[in-house]
Amino acid sequence: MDGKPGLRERKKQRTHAAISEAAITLFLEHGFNQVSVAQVAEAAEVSKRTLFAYFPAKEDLVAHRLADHETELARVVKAGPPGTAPLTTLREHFLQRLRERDPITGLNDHPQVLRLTRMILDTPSLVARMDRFKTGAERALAQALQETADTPELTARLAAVQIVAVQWALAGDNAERLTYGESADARYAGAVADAEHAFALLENGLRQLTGSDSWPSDQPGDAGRSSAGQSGRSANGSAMSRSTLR
Amino acid sequence: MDGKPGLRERKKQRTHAAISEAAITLFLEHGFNQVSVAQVAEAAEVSKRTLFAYFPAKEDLVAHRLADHETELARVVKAGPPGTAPLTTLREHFLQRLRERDPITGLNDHPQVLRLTRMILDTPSLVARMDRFKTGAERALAQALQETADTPELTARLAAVQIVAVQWALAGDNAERLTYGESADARYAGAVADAEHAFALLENGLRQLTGSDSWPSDQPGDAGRSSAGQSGRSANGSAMSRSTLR
DNA sequence: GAGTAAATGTATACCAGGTGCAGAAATATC
DNA sequence: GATATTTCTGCACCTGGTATACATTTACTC
Repeated sequence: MDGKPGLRERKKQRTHAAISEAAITLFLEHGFNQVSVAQVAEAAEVSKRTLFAYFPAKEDLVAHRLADHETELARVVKAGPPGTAPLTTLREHFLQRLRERDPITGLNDHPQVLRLTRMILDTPSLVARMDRFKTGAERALAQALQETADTPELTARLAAVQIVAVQWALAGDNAERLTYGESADARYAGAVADAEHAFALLENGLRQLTGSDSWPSDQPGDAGRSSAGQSGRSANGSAMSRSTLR
Repeated sequence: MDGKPGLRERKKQRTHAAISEAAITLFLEHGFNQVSVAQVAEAAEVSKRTLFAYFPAKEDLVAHRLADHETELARVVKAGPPGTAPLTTLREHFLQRLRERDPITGLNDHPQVLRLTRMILDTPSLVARMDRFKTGAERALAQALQETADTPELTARLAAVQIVAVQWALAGDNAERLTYGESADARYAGAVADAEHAFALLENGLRQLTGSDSWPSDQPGDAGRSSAGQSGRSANGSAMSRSTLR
């Protein structure tokens, strides 16, 4: 099978790509709300009706590029080495993405990427679209956790929403800092430290959040990590040693 | 001051209420997407333009009723007894809301409430509006945590997104079960058990989510809570003793 | 209590996103 | 090459939301 995609299929792919590119180009140049779908259609040399046949809504002209990420965490968990805690797999994966400067982590400062990120974060309807991705990611991850680590259903759901929420928070924080001028490389160490702190929080819980007394960082199995870099811009140097590798 | 609201103010309030009631009535009867704002305006005997002066978007005709909940968690934390862990305050608050069958917990089965809940959950644009509330709640709670427990900024943000996400998951789960016919009273015990399980997870972390071996529930300071009711509908009887009261 | 300024409401026209429909054009199949 | 099936197009249309210009009401002042 799949000997040839067929002419029809290839044309569809080309049309899809043409519309998407025209859209992104126009959006980056004039802003999402300043460009109408009619303009996009015209630029892509397609009718408005055809555009909506390829993209169900205007937001999808942007969002379809991130569609893969909806099931990414679930796939990572499923593909992870058995016997390893899913959280460990997920943390390693996130750190890997930071290293790669994957835009999904908010740690990519290529001008194009940065502009696109800003546009999404500044456009309410696009943020709403992202939230739908989040919901989808939660569902998929919950199912993956249930299958691979046979976690009870509710526990899997609760874990999934926490994990997804935390990773988006980390990415949002990185993106915010980059838009304030920090370079990805300068931010990297801090991003790693923050990520490790966040995953440690996920693993060990919010017990630390007691009323007045500061946190007792001596968990059995936690290598006494001191408060990882969160205050301000100063990247606190090299990433500290992995601790909760299980 | 505030001796009298003034005629103008009173009239505004009455108009606001009239529009809102007309909207809810029509929406419940015919569905959100089946009713146009023009119809709502007509039913409320107001011009379309005036309607939009009171409610910036169609979704707000429904969402404004839940606006208070956006800052609820933050207020609870700020008003909580000092010296108590915020998580404890929040858990007690949530359990209290369950007892009261507050619709926000998904545990209210009055037909009107149930229909409204269903309508919201079944209407994508309304779900999106709820997500904006979630984001607002996260921001407010993060700030509250930062102030009251002087938690570092990042930690507060991470904790906030986890807490909000978990509470919405619990509420969603309850609402889902009620729409499958379960009564609020029948669901109550299970809802409490699930909530306690969820808050225990927040406090103690997802360490339990290891690869293969089941969870070691003997934390120092955790009174060895066994797996709280999550599997299916069976409410596992009475709520167990509070453990992590700090 | 009349007169005036400020707020509020209305009517109308308009724009943009999105859909239904009928027919034209292109592709696949024989 | 003829035909059946997709796909594309143009057009009309609906709805949410806004701009403008004008009418009405309320509040304030003398």
